[in-house]
Amino acid sequence: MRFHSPAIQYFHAVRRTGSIRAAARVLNVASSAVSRQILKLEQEVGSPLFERNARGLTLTTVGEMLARHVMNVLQDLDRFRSDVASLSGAWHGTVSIACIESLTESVLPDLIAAHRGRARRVSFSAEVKGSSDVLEALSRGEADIGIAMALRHPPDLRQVALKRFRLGAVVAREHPLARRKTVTLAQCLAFPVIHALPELSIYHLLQPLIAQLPATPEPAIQANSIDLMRELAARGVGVAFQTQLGISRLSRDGQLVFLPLDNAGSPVWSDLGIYIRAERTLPAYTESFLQELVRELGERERQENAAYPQIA
Amino acid sequence: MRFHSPAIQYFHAVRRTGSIRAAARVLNVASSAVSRQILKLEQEVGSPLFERNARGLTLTTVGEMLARHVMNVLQDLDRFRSDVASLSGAWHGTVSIACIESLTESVLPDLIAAHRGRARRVSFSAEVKGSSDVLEALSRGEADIGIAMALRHPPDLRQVALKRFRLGAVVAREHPLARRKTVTLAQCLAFPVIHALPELSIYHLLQPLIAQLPATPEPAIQANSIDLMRELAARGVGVAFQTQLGISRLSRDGQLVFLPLDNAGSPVWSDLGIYIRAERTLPAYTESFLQELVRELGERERQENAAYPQIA
DNA sequence: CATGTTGATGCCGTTTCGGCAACGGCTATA
DNA sequence: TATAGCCGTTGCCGAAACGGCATCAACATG
Repeated sequence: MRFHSPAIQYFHAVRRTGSIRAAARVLNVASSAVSRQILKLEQEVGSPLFERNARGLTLTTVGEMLARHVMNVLQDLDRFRSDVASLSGAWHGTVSIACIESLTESVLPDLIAAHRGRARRVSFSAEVKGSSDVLEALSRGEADIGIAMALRHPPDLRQVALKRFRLGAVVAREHPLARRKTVTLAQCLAFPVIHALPELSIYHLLQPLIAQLPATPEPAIQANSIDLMRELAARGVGVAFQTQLGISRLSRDGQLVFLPLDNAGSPVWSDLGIYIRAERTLPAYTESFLQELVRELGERERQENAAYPQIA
Repeated sequence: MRFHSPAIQYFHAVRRTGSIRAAARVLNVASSAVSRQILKLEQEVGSPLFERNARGLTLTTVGEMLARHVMNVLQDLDRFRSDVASLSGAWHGTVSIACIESLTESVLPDLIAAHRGRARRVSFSAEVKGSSDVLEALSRGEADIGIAMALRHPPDLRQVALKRFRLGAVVAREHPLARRKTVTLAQCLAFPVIHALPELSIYHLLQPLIAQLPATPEPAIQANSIDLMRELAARGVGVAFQTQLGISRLSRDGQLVFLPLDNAGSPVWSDLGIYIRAERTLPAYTESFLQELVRELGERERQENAAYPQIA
């Protein structure tokens, strides 16, 4: 099932590894073979594909164009393979997911477990990254499905779905705020607060709102891990901010309380986008999981909006 | 610029020509070479790609899957080529169009002429077919852009735009009906009528309406050419039916009069769809023409709706 | 039954590919 | 400043893939 010229595969490996010798190691061939294929490609395209730096190779503009084409070819080859396989009843392959941390607590593990229960032969590969890294991994063909904050996405990605979740304060059961139904940011800032570092997108959601308030005297903790922030909140260290997605288990246990933020009478939304490469048709098993993911996130969005109706 | 294994090209040629020897002639190679590449492909896929009939080859199910992949690869290769070319300022390539007859009188020639004026190096290839043949040619990768009646399209095609045009009666200036603003079908059937044969989609638009009327005593002419029907109407032979798209020049000259059909108080619509293969990214020059086409058809739709407002 | 066309196969020269070893260029480190 | 390590490239050579030619059996057509 290797009916594409080695040049394509070699080019792809070189692009990923950033060096001919490294690509040769991955491909289990001599580096000279790789070098020659790249040179041949460049001759046929009529333009250099890489810039040779002392430390390795970097794509030129034409190289990036070819990379796009090669990615399309190899991903579509993958789909073809899975199509043929599913014809003989065998559903196997790997769904590769890049997502932000909010999903790791319950959404993703639940979904993967459920899907594995139905389709045992489908493997998963999940990588947790920042929102922009998720999009980049998708663009570079390192993941099939991306879940990230819905910022502006590059044109080579397609937003399959957009779900909005309420951003809220997360406090321990014993916290003074825990009795309220909703809170304002000002009310939270009266207590010790666990802030997100700029690498988390929550930071960029809250920062403009915080900037409008008078300076906060309360000592604050800063962290770059949703997980850590949640656990800190559970120990009563302070007030953390995130969507309800990340605390569903602990809030079910009653240890944590989720209080939707009230920003001058309106909710603070955190938009979650599901992305795939635009120029691509997904293998059947990936498409299947994608649809479950969209459905599940839609379901959570619906549940949450039912639980916390308009502030008014 | 031939960095894909010969097997792919050979397979593609065999699929198009339906025979190994014919493909070999097209490719300027020995038929044995083609045969061997096909056999090798089948061995690597692990399943026959063609059924060997005495008269040539037909795709199997797996073969059709591979055909889809190969089409994606080759069309994307085309796009890559044009991307590289446009980098050095050279815009050239061929836009291949499959469309129904209604467009040939003014829309398509106007557009192509205008586009050629701006981009001299872009060639065009236009083929006039029936609506379903247009979609099929598109599916088979024999055309880049398809314009057809908007029936249900196969899932491998994407409807880029949908424009509605009023179906109307077309009569010569001297025809008794020519003074009216609109006509009903019953009024038309009082005169000799030029009917479309079932191979034209107008037939399928009008037939259900005609069936509701009492039998028509008037002798009728049947034809399968929009062009012919129009010319017959211009000679006063009878009443023809089509959209205004096909008669814009003659109606500008005042020789023909277009009378929107009034079907129990509501217009009769003819929906025109613009299609491309779904799994595809168009070359820049094709994309550019496509956008002009969509814009132009939208413009005509707008003009027409302004000229003939609701019947009411 | 004769004829023409189809795809497949054996043989063989040509082309392409890959592995090995070596070279020059560069960086980092001692 | 010398050295070690990594980089991409190139010459050489055996192995594999490819293509052309002639031929075969199978089938359709007349």
